[in-house]
Amino acid sequence: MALSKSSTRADWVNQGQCPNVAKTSRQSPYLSDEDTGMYPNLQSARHPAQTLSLNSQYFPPPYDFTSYHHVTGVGDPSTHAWNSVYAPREEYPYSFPGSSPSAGQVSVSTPELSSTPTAAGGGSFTPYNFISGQDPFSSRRRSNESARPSVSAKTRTKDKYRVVYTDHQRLELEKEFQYNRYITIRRKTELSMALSLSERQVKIWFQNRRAKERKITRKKQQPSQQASTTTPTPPALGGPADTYNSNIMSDTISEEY
DNA sequence: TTGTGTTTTACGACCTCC
DNA sequence: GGAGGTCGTAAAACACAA
Repeated sequence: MALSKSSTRADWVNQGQCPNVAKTSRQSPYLSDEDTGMYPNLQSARHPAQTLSLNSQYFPPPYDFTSYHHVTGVGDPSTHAWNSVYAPREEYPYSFPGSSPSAGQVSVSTPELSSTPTAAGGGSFTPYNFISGQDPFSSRRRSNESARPSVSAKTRTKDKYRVVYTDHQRLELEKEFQYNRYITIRRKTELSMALSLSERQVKIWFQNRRAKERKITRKKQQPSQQASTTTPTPPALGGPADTYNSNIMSDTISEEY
């Protein structure tokens, strides 16, 4: 795995995926938060896409939950609290045990969800203290949940390779992702506490989620690129890399805020 | 039931920025 | 040097067809 790293670096450059290209995106997390945290002067160094994003209201794309098939019938964004996902962050209270058990939370509005026992332990935010089998998001995929060992602090460095996040955790993470592709330090802390995940888990989830989105974007672009190759259209400036970047850019702009 | 393909966590390598 | 970014990948978890 590590052996291919040097070559992939070159590929990044060739494809316009080099961190040099995307590097500024990393700065966005601290800019969307009113609390700029440890990077207060990053505003001037924003990625252009991020800058544009900030200046325009974010109209979240209709999220495709097909990949979250296991949520079927439970986490249907059209019938649940999805509408409140995009509330201003200041109005984005959490409703988890230990934080705010009050009703009307953004996270869950249905009875089944508002009774979410997630973060089992009632306020003890020790990571991994939830029990997936108790998650009300349990659905078809979770039908055998009782047979499954409870989700606990297991990583590949321990005795289990990875845990499976509860549907509730995923939904909340997804909500946050739809609100902002890059999580802020503050939000990361809040989410990690609310979902009983470690901040590292939240960070990695967002990384993986962005990767997933890029993957989907590439898939969508492939057919159009193939079509363009069949028709003699003028090459984009700078070739494929620029094409990719411009697509990514437009995608980023359209999808982030 | 089993084989296969896809998705989901988690990590390492490498990068930039502060 | 540490944080967090992308990318590729491993392996578990899952869906689904045969």
